[in-house]
Amino acid sequence: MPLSTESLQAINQIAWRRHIPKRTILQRASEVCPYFHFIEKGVGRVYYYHNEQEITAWLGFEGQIISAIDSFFTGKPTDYWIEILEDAQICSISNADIDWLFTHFPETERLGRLMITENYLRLDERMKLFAFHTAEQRYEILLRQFPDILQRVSLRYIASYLGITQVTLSRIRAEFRQ
Amino acid sequence: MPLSTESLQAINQIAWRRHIPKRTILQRASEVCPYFHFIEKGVGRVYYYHNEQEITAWLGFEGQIISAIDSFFTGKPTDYWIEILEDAQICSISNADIDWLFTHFPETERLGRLMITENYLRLDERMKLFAFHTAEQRYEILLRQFPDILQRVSLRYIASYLGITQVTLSRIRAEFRQ
DNA sequence: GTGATTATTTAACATTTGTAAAAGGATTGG
DNA sequence: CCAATCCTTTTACAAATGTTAAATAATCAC
Repeated sequence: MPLSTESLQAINQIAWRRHIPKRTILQRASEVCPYFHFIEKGVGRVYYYHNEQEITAWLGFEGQIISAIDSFFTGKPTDYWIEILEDAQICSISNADIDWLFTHFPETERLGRLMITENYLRLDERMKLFAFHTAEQRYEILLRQFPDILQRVSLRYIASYLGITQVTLSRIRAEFRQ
Repeated sequence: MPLSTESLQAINQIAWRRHIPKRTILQRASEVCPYFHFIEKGVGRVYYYHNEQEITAWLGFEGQIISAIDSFFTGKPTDYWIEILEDAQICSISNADIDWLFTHFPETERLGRLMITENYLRLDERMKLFAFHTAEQRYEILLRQFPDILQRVSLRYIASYLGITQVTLSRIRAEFRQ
């Protein structure tokens, strides 16, 4: 989406680009998440705790946004943790700066709406995936969507992202090898 | 969220309010959905077909939005059908009018963003529900969220919305009665 | 390199959920 | 009111997935 020079300059001023080593915790649960993060390079995962177990809610790759999106929009403390899995290049913009940007450059508000919409549609897809596909089908689809995911994300996170146990994922993979 | 008089007038001009009898199909799959619908009264369900089976993807009650949201935002034909389950009062706004509204009244673009955000968060909740709750827990949570749902929506739609078969729902309900 | 730690697979068994078919119940149109 | 239809429950059995524990395999810190 094309933006005016003024808007682009404004974005450049408020964006915060930096290198982040792997295993960094970008966001802790029970804190407010004042940023959304755009992944220029690397992989991150969003997870939460359910019965003392880590559940991976989201995996973010290059070109995608990763954020504790519940908190980012509501201003309440998040349930989510964010961890960087691979050395990454991240570009972050704070909530306050976003508000300022949207107010002063209305065309960017539209961009914001489009970005949320895109995320919404991906979540909608994910929802459909869960409602009526078997664990095996979900695994196949994930591999097609992110062919290099096996090299980049450990299997227990993948299992969790697929909503299954690691044992079930192992069984599915054993099937695959034959 | 407060809006200026001008924005409110504009919304009143483009909004289309009407009464819709139950069993009306509000939206057919493979057509573009040029509207989003705000439910003032009544219940609607959004569904799609998967292996010749109807899958209920969403239930909308008073005060909520119901729409083939994939199509509304992408402009492509939708996968979803929308059916009104109870005599309803619906307020609809077309895509074209929304664009016009957002362009001429920037503050409404923000409202639009907030509405998508709210939907996004509800979908996020629903996703968590599916990833790590049993069918029984999902049923309990749904009843707490919409206490009168049993009087208003038939069990096969509820089962489908919960991502389970009607048989499983029956079993869960039989457990409950003891 | 080596021992310790972490990740993945395998096995045996339990539980949940699905499938198909039949039997009751409720609702609807004439 | 009755027959037809649709909705819900029940039953018996099959398939998918979870749980726990142990066995390998891979990785990490020293």
